[in-house]
Amino acid sequence: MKKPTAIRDVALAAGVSTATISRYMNGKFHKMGADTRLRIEKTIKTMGYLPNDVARSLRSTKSNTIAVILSDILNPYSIAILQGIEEACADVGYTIFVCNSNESMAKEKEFIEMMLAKRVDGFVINTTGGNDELIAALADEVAVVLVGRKISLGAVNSVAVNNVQGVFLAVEHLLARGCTSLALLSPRIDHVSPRIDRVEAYRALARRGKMQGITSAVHIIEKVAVEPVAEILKALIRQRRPLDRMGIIAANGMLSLAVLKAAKSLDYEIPRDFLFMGFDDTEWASVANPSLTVIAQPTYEIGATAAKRLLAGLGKDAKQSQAESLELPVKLIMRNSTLI
Amino acid sequence: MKKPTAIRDVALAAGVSTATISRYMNGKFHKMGADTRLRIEKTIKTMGYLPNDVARSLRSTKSNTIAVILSDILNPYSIAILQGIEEACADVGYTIFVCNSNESMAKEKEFIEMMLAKRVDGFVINTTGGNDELIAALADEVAVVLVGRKISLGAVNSVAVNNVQGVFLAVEHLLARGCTSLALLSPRIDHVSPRIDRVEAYRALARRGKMQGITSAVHIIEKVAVEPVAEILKALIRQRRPLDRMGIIAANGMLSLAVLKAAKSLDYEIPRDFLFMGFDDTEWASVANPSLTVIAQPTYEIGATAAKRLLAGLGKDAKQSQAESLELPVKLIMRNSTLI
DNA sequence: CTGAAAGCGCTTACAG
DNA sequence: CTGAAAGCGCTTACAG
Repeated sequence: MKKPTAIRDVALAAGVSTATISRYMNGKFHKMGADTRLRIEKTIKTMGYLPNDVARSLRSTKSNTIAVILSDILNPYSIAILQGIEEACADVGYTIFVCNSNESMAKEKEFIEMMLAKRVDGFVINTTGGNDELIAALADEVAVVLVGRKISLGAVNSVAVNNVQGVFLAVEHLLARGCTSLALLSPRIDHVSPRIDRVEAYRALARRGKMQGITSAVHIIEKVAVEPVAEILKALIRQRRPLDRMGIIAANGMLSLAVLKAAKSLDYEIPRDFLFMGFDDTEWASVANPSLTVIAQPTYEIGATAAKRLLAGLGKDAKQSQAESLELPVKLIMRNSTLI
Repeated sequence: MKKPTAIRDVALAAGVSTATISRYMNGKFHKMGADTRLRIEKTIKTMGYLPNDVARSLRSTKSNTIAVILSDILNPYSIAILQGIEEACADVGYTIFVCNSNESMAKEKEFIEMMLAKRVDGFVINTTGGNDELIAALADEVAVVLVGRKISLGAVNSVAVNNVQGVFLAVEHLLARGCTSLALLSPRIDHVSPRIDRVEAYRALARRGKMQGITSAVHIIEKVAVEPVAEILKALIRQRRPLDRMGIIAANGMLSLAVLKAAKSLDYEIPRDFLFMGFDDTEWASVANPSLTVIAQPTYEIGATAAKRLLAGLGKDAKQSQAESLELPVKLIMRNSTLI
């Protein structure tokens, strides 16, 4: 843990000023003596000099660092987004701080402040949905891109998914498979925008002509776990009319998994007892029993796109550039859970 | 993007010196006038002062930051470890940089240097296995804890898993299920320590009394994907003796998934055609078709334990404290893939 | 109980 | 082509 060699040490050893070393380190060779340049190169190599980024950041007010604040690091959906962000950042020499608010708005706020204190160059946030004002204000001061979840006020950049399209594809598919009774299962809405969007899109569809004569319901699952989901399933099965073919949609990946487990625990067979599909093409969807029909979201793309936008905007003044709200398309992947 | 308020602004506004503000920010209230203290508190609140951690780090040569270098961020195993690290760090106010070397030793080296330049307080590394010398040297300079994978030289802290026990449990289980023919499938060894350990443990077992009369093989999969795995499966099935009951073990989670998919593509039925089990209790193992018997590794624990050790060691001189090599126990979770 | 001053390791006008 | 010097925003002995 001895003190690392600093620019002054190198300057002394090479017989030049620290300014010259600094210029060398920053690639400003244009008007530099070839001899000094070579001498510096050697000195740096032999001394193993590694510039102190902390000092650099302090001087330049630029840290080449991005804060990523996830609302649930346990969710494969968040992780896929993270992967996209990581790769896009690494490609251009940016490093990411990863924080997990764990769906707590208080933690999210703390992390935002911590990251602000660390003087990150920008934020990518998958928000809990509980800090809209804070985030809107944040976006006035520093570059921010929201991923997956938007906020309801202010104009903040976001990259998300077309949820109306997703719900439309799901409903259309289940109707095409002959369903006469439909149910959408969603986790607690809280203030999470995609949940709001999906439920609203579903209800809008239910009011339309296509769903005439179809029994339709929305169930909000307070706690995503096997037991509560099993209760809902039992009720749904019980309420079924004699000749109904029932179709169930789970509004996210964690919930899909819970439905599969609950069905198994109740000895319901999918798709015999009900057709089933979910959102998110998680890793297990294709090997599940039965394999799961899903609305696939381009999660990696969401992250990569968001990071690229953030990085591209870093040069400019935050307020100059208009905030953009990007919606990526989803697609339906059909598997055995709706094959009957 | 206006300049944030600095300590001097606060000092001026509160009518004290920057030293006093600094003391306040660092909680050194012991001999501070209650009046000044209150005045400072108000000034800070109204001005919204947030100390610049970059400057703090420069002065204190302490960044409250940890580098996490993963060899494969796409692997759920790595992610589970990451979760453990994140939580342990967040608990004590540390923030993590996340890097993905993507199994490239060159990238791993670059990241180590980048993180060193950022003056992180410590490293948690899931190494590619190709930078043993570099990492051994690194550990002489700064706090390092290896996770999952060890290096072969030098004394570097590590938290991993008892692979001998894991292989033993797997083999014992398959023998108990009546297998008369066993095969271990492993990804390319490269220099990855758990792969070496598992293959060696398996071979050691094969030489012992218990496996007398049992056909036994090790197959190294050059590229983990469905097709190459399918080829191996076909060969294995072909070679089976008439009354053999075959058991296959996959040495990691990604490979298990490939085996399941390959078996499906070949219309082999597990466990009818062969009993199958894997390492890593991934999220999908319990819902897979068939559900998968596994050797579960405490991945989250590996990460959390490593981070806690790292953090605990930060105060001390790196060389003072003896390097420790911790091996966490694994356990067998039985499911349908070996139930016959 | 508080302040003046030095210094952490860089970068960058400014001057030559 | 290169250097002397100021300054980024803090912290911390030292002095009082």
